[in-house]
Amino acid sequence: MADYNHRKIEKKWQKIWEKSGIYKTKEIKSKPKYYILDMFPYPSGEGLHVGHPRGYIATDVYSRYRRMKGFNVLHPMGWDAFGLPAENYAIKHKIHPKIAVNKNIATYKRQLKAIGLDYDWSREINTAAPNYYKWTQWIFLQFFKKGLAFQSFEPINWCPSCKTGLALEDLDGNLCERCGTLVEKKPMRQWVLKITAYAEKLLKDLKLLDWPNPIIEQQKNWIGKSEGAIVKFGVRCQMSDVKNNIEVFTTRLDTIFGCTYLVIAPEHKLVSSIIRQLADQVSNLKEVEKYIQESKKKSEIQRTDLAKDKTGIELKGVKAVNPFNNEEASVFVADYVLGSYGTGAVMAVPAHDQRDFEFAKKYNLPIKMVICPNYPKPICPVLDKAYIEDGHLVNSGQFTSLTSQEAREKMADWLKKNKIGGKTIKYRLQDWVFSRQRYWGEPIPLIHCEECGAVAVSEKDLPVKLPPIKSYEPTGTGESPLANITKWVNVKCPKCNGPAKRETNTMPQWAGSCWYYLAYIVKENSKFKIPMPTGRQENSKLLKKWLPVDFYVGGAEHATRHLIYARFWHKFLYDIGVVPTKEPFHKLANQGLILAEDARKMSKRWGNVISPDEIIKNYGADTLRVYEMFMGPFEQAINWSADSMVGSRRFLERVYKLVSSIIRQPADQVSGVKNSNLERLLHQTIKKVTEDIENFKFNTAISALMILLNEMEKQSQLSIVSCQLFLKLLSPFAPHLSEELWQQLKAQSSRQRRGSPKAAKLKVFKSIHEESWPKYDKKMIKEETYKIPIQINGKVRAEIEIETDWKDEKVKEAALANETVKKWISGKEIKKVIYAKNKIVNIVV
RNA sequence: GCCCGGGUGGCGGAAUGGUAUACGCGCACGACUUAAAAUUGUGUGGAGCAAUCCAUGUGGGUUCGAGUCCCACCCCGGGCACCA
Repeated sequence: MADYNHRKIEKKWQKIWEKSGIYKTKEIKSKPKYYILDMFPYPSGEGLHVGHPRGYIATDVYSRYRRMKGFNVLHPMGWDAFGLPAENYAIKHKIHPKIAVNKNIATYKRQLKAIGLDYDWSREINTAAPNYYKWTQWIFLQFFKKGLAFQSFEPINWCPSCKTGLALEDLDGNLCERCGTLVEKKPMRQWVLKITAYAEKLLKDLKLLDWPNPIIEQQKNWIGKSEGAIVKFGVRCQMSDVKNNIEVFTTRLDTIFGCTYLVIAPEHKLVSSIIRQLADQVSNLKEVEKYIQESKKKSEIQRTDLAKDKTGIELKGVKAVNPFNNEEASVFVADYVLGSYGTGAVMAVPAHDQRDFEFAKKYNLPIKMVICPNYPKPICPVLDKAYIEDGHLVNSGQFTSLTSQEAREKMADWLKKNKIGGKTIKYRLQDWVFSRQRYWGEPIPLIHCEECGAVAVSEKDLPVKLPPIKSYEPTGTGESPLANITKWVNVKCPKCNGPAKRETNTMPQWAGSCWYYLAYIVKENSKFKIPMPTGRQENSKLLKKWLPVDFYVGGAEHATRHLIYARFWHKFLYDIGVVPTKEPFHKLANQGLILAEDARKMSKRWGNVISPDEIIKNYGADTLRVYEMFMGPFEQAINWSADSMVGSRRFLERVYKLVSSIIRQPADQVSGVKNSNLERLLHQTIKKVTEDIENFKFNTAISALMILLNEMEKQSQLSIVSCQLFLKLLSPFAPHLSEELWQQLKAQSSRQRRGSPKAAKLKVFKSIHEESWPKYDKKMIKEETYKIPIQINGKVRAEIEIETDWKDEKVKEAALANETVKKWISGKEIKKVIYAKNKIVNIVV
């Protein structure tokens, strides 16, 4: 018998599938849609390793299953081609990024095709293609027009190695997420997207999503909503009253009577403004300025190190006035307060905040308790740490005796009435620093005019194409390399026709991935036949038809980057009427990492990378697919194991051998053999595999197929129908092998029906992947007899066989009549007999 | 510190509160072979001759019955973190 020749089979069917276009997205009216999407890759680096396709194989299995279930399936793939990884690769290898990226794309595509993935390649997109980024720019202009893209000069995080500004999301602690370099604060001109305007919606609408809990939690944390109050403290000096206010944000307004000093972040504008205005009143001005200089030099790590002593310096001569009791509080500048959060200034309540407590101890500041833990008993005045719980207010004027919760409400009302503050909500989320001083990104489509300021490029002039350039390496000056191309930079103002310059910053790598799932929908063949500025009818019709993405699969590392950004853009597009849904991705699953055999991440650095190419060559794409789905739970990280993989190969070889033996048998020997046990198992397996695929539990689905195969191998005779059902169940996992055997079986059964009129029809190619998914028969699944265990006092002692229709009493009688059971219960009193239907009997003695 | 996950054989793992260890890998022994590989059959949590006992990170609890539910703790992975 010929061996299972995976190379021949896989090549053959990949060719036929491509030629017959079975994976092209169909739009059959009677069928419901299903949009399943992978997070598209950056085509950088050295091609795929075996870890990358885990998610792709899963969506492939799922999309094949859905297609067989009768859905119009949209399952596209594309390339996130702009951005730092691609550009750094290009610089390292001294090739133009465009050439490098295209080369990498070709490699990726070849590798993905070799796995036999069912993508509709007619919808392939590339974020670095002008006809694509035209619409990325168009969306940016809509942000700009709505005032949600704005210019800012605040200090931002700057990576000295990547030579560009970064967003908060691009950091890993205080390191550049990309290259691991310590980032610096650098004041520079930048474009910012006002994602904070969507903070509340991004938070609230999480409940519309069917996403894994950890991702939801991470997003909640990232947005970091806290409800509190703003309080304006007056500023008073020795010489005179000043009109200045210090605004603080607090979540513990109830503790305000315990406020004994205020703290302002050193980088806060307020500090410089106070120093400027009150220079002659601050007696220790020089020391204050020195402290500010020093804290600027400190890295964020040094500043935010919890173990470190808190430092600060008093603004001597300046006092803040607590509006609730008119008491004076000292004012400190200290770097344990962050300029980027809240108002950049806090009221310090050492008795009820651990940080303030430590600071107060160090600088000998008064500690005043105003929350009583055991009201109405008197408070114990000696604290060894801050009392941070809620309680009842004491020493708090008219608010004394209220609970913390009541006090927060009433005090906020009082603030509002007196117009010195009130309730407010702050978010940890910061606006998205959206400009990069790099070459390989979408040019920001704006023009700077001396007269008119920043002006949008006219939509009809989009795309603003990235110009060819000699040196695409970053300049490090804070300008992108585009700034050197005077010919490209100097333009006329679209508004006044006067001399103007193009914006030379480019967009961050996340821009293109913010709307790519829309691009697949509106793209047909090699062009965007229907252009994006929606509102055009055909377009919104399509978006309405396919949105939202029903199922999105990708890495969990995108939780607070891509997945926040894309939701933000989608919500904005929803608000301006482009998309019909509030959320882009309904259901989400995250694949676990595949680690190398040494339990480290696969990396060229460790020399432990395994390429899918060699696996496919030596074992076959189907083996790779089955192994990756079988190796463990989909969402769990797992080590690659070459030893374990052979099990998947053996399984497929046994399938090949078994079905081939049926095919070779004379037709009359293989049909019509009935075996109720096998049929029952077959239907049970249909149920199990169907449910497991639905739940992304591929490992147990494959194990069920193995159990079925084990049983089928034991049969002396097998029906073609059984084999066909088995192949259908296997086909999403091992599409090539299933197709090969399916077509051979079909030819075999057509030989059986030779002469019948149906035979002619069979000549038309129909792939197993276009067949319908098997249904199970509930009646067939039911067992007629069960073996159930008998427990005595919760320990299994015997087993009896019962029939399904036995009454409870009969089962109990049978259990008690069992010889082994008799032995165990003899001489003991039977207190209770519990029977769980068709499961277990427990006798309590 | 806070918020998520997770701890089950030699290994990857399975198990709607109901026979813990399915399925696969590995291992042992047998068959085939001159031999080996491949294939194939049987066995395989631990202790014990056995009856039986002990095992799902640890300790308690609920229950006729707990890997699964509750409480406390330990360890591993991930996220956030001087966020006021």
